[in-house]
Amino acid sequence: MPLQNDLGNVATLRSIGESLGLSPATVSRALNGFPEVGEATRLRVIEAARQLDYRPNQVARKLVSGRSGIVGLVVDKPRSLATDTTFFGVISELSASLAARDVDLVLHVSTDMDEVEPYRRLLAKGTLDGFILSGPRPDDARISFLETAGANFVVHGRHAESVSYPYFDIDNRAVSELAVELLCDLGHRRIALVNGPADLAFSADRLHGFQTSLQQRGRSVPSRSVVHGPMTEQQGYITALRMFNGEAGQRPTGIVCGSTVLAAGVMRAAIELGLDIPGDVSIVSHDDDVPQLPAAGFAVPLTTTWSPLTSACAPLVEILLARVAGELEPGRLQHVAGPDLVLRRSTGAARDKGEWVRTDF
Amino acid sequence: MPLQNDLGNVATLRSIGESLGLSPATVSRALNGFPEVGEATRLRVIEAARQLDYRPNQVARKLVSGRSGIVGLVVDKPRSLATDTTFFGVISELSASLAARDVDLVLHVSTDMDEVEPYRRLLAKGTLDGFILSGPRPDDARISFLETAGANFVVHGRHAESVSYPYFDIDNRAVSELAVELLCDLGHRRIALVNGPADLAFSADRLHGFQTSLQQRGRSVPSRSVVHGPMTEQQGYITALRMFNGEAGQRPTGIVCGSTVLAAGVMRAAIELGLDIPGDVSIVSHDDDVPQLPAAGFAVPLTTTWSPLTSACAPLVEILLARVAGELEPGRLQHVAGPDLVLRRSTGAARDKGEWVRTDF
DNA sequence: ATTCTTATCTAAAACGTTTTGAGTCATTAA
DNA sequence: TTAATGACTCAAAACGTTTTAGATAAGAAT
Repeated sequence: MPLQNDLGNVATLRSIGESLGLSPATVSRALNGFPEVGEATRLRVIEAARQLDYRPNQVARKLVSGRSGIVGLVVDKPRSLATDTTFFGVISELSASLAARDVDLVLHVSTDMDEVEPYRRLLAKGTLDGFILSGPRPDDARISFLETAGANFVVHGRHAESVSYPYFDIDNRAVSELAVELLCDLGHRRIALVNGPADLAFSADRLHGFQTSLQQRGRSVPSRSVVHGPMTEQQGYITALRMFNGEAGQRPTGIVCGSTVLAAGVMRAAIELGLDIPGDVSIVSHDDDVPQLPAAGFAVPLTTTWSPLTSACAPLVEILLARVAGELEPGRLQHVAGPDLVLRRSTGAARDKGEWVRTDF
Repeated sequence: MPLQNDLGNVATLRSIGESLGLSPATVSRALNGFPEVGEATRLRVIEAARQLDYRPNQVARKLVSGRSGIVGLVVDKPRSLATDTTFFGVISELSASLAARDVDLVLHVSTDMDEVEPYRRLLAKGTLDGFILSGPRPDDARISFLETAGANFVVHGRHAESVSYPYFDIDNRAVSELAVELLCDLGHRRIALVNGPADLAFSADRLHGFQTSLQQRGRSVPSRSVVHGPMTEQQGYITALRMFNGEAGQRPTGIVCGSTVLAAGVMRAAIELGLDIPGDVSIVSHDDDVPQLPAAGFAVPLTTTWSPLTSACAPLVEILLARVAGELEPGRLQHVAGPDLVLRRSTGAARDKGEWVRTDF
């Protein structure tokens, strides 16, 4: 017994057809803009559909056409708690982009240790058109599962330089390069990187860009000048404390941060130690635009490389839906966005222009 | 052309039936526990299904049975940004409770001015089994829409004392009563309420409980002793500042807060003004258990009425799914949970036991 | 007159499940 | 022996859509 809302029977293709003396097939084609239907009847059909407030039953449609108008997003609870700050903004933007195309979002929060299981489950249920993934890691089990399963998905980020799946990414090497170039131009020679988790692909890219552009400017990159860790204020704070704790010639004069949350901790440490920003230390951070922590609102307004996380949502949706619709040119489904540089007051000319005194930590 | 995952064909009722020499109908009944199927064949079927990793196609199921195994949650973006702190926890708990019963959650973040439109859209698509609502208001348009549309839904909270729809609520009057009783027992006579938004049903209940239990103890409730507003730290702070700003006999010695976020602001104000807690002012707050703001971690650990928001998720899911499954006894689908009282150090005996000096603000 | 187009439409199959109505077969009651 | 019961199973319909493979009719070309 269907517990549906069957007050005032729902219009179907058949009911419209009957009221017009047409077959369901013709009605379907008329509404979906197929060319084999006469203009006169098409207009009649459209008018009747409007009158009866016809809405195609998505379930029936999915059963035959394979498209449900629902996509899935699985977030990892332990991992996401750390990045909770951006979560709501991203979800909300994603939801808006999808709703604009009448697609819905199934959200699953996973506490599972097996990160693939949720995808397996959702895929097997057969209700979804595709998935949106984020935070890919090198050698990501979710991606290889979805690939071999032949599922549609789009990734926010890439887990390697050259991949075969559709993605939207920012140019993370360019992010580092932009920051490093700026600090080098300002005369800095001891530049450190407070990076994100080592196992995430974007961290590796940031690191790579950091190293190569420093080497291009003839700087050495001692291993201690790069620290990986979770993207928390706490982590930024203790990392910066440790960095400032060395001998004078070992202290960085420029710090590149992976996110504004990290930068907040770094700045707190600097201020606590009585360091002048940007006199003693310049800070530049990447900014994903988390509303709770605007870079302009820092004690010393923060110079950033800028690319809002939320601005990735619309392209991601577009790419995924194109893939679902059968758009096959893979080249058109891979986009890389370049970051902007926003100059604020946390960066300035280097006062101490010495090289790293020891590079053999 | 279905763009499905058809590598290594997905098991269907037919394919299982063929491999066993049975009809799809028998397989279906065997798996769904119908009594008309022999125990021997049932075991054979179950084993085969396990081997082939059979998962029922939810779309096909929905088409005939009217159940899709997907429920919807619509959150209001502007409204939710304020309560962002609890959002992730609630979503995550909801998702876990649903997944345990193999049901998925469609999340829609609404920026629409018309709060009913998202429900209308989702309902018309015909893919959902029901909805979970939260934050009902007196005269809530969403509820009346879903009621007249005959949709399944469950509400976290109630928009009136006695309603006809399934809900899970906490006893918000008891919340206030518990807090007021405690403060009265400690000898307080000037007790204020820093309440949530005036247009939400639970705020009205808290207010009601606050007023009646104070009157029962023979206290007057001057209008100025109750303030409504958004549940933010800022709001708590400025409200408390205003309250402490009056003449001595107008200052409350006990403050009841609607949430720990409000309480954080109230405590900040008290500390800033050099007031002793609980000597000069006792603070008791309701605690929804937001992980970012544990009541025990306050500068002065906070006495609270305690009922975790997340603990509402499992009952809500249970109620909704019972309703979807056709459970008809409405009485069994309405639950009210009582709050606990957790005593910490923010409450103590009143030093100043005077009544409100003026009640005609 | 016959065949080919072209334009328009229909009938029927398909998607995978649940459910209805109808069996089949053995066992028991008459 | 026949009928009735009970235990089990199956064929077919149904859900509402899309899509394939015709069907029909009119006009044009042969």
